[in-house]
Amino acid sequence: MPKSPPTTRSRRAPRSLARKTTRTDEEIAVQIIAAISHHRLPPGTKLGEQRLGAIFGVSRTRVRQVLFRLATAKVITLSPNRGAFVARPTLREAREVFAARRVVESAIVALLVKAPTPFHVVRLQAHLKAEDAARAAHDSRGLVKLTGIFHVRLAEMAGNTVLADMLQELVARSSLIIALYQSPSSATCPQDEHRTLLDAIARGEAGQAVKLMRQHLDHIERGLDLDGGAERDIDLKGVFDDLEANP
Amino acid sequence: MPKSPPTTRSRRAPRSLARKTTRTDEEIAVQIIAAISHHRLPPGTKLGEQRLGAIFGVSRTRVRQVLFRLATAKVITLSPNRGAFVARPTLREAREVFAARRVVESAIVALLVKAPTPFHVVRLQAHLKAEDAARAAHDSRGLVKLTGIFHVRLAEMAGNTVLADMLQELVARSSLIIALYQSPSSATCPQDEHRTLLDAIARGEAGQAVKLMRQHLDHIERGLDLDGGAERDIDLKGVFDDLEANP
DNA sequence: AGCAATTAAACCGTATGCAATAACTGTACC
DNA sequence: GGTACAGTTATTGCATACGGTTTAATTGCT
Repeated sequence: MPKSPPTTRSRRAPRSLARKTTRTDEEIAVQIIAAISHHRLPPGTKLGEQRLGAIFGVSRTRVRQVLFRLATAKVITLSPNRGAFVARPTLREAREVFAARRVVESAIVALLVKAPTPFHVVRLQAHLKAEDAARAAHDSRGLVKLTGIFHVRLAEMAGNTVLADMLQELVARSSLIIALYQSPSSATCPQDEHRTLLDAIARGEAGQAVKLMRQHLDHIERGLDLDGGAERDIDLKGVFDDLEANP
Repeated sequence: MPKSPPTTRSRRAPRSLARKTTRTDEEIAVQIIAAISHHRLPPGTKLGEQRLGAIFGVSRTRVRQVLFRLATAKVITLSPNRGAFVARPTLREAREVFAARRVVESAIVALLVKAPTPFHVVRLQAHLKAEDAARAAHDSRGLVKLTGIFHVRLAEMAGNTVLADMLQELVARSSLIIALYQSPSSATCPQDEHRTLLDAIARGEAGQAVKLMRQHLDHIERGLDLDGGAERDIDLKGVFDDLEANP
């Protein structure tokens, strides 16, 4: 028998030293996703392997890996022999993503209400304060990020890792969709809906909580609008330089 | 503007010639998944890159790509610097996968009942005949495959690609779980549940159809049992030679 | 000048090679 | 007899190199 096959533990966290000089795949992926979610890389932008490799100081091999990952998450599109492009989700796809979110997040809320978890409620309330702070500071970039994280946190606390992973992917796609289709006036997540939702969960009102979550997602989806997009071409280097400056 | 960024069409189907000599990534992935689902590769089996490359007649690079793909689908586990191993889903993970399936497939059935689709019903009935044939021929390997496909077909017909993709992944994981935890006596999908479910869908009885789907998944999950597994080590070459003979 | 065909450059897909890490065998020691 | 340690082997991670395709630029023709 070949020694002992691994259980679930991973051998060690590879985050000891060697930072800033050699980035890990995860970091590269996060930076690209952030640039996409923040409108810096509009849909359709070409993501050349060689160029990205030069930017991040790694070889095409590594870039290729993260591009594959992003493609499976539907954040970019791979065209054979042509390369990677920032995904251009159709309106239909947008509707489907939100429909899927309604399905998954309804279930998540239902699970969360069943399991009484006062500690989780406290953590979520702290998160809401962070959202308020971002809103007060007019940090719309940070706010978008935080509102997405709120939904992911709910999922993590529901006690089903499979559903949580699925939702994380859906939230990432939603970010891209919102960046594409948001009507300029509408805010990202309506003012107090997270708070009322959390209250319903804390009070253990299952039906009400699920209903609020559905309404919340409906509101987000209704805030979308269809338009063409800029279509100008992008200076990749500048995009990620900016990102270096503003963490 | 850099020419025109791609819409949704892919440039061409790369399945023209050059078969049997050079396998495509998809084919390699399918063969490995099949070998795992069919008990030929027990959980914990080491999947060496070089060895697989030699077996399929491709280089490590390609093998590496498909191993990454299988890892994102949670069919194998990647341990840094140690390699790829057939996933060893825990009992908890198994429960979570089936819970997720109940969530997703309930929604799928509800969608399917809403949209009246007589053509789809005909196709599904044809599929059920294929299942019956496999059952009659005691082709349990083919039957497992077909019963999985039935669920995927339902998802595809519901009109939500996002949900359908999610379910496809869940079904693949279920196959591995069933292979691991099935109690030797229990059949894979109870005799006529697919048919009664399809009848309810065809008659447009939404509540009944959803209920039947939930029960069906419960039955599958209840057919599972916890045991250690064989733990013997495996002759990879022989495994895939067999697979060559029995397509 | 406009358009088509041709040629050149850039890029993706894949294979190969090298360095780093982990597993294995053999040996010494308790 | 079992355990700890060191050398050896095998394998992964990554960068580089090469062939084929796509994209663009250039040239020639209408």
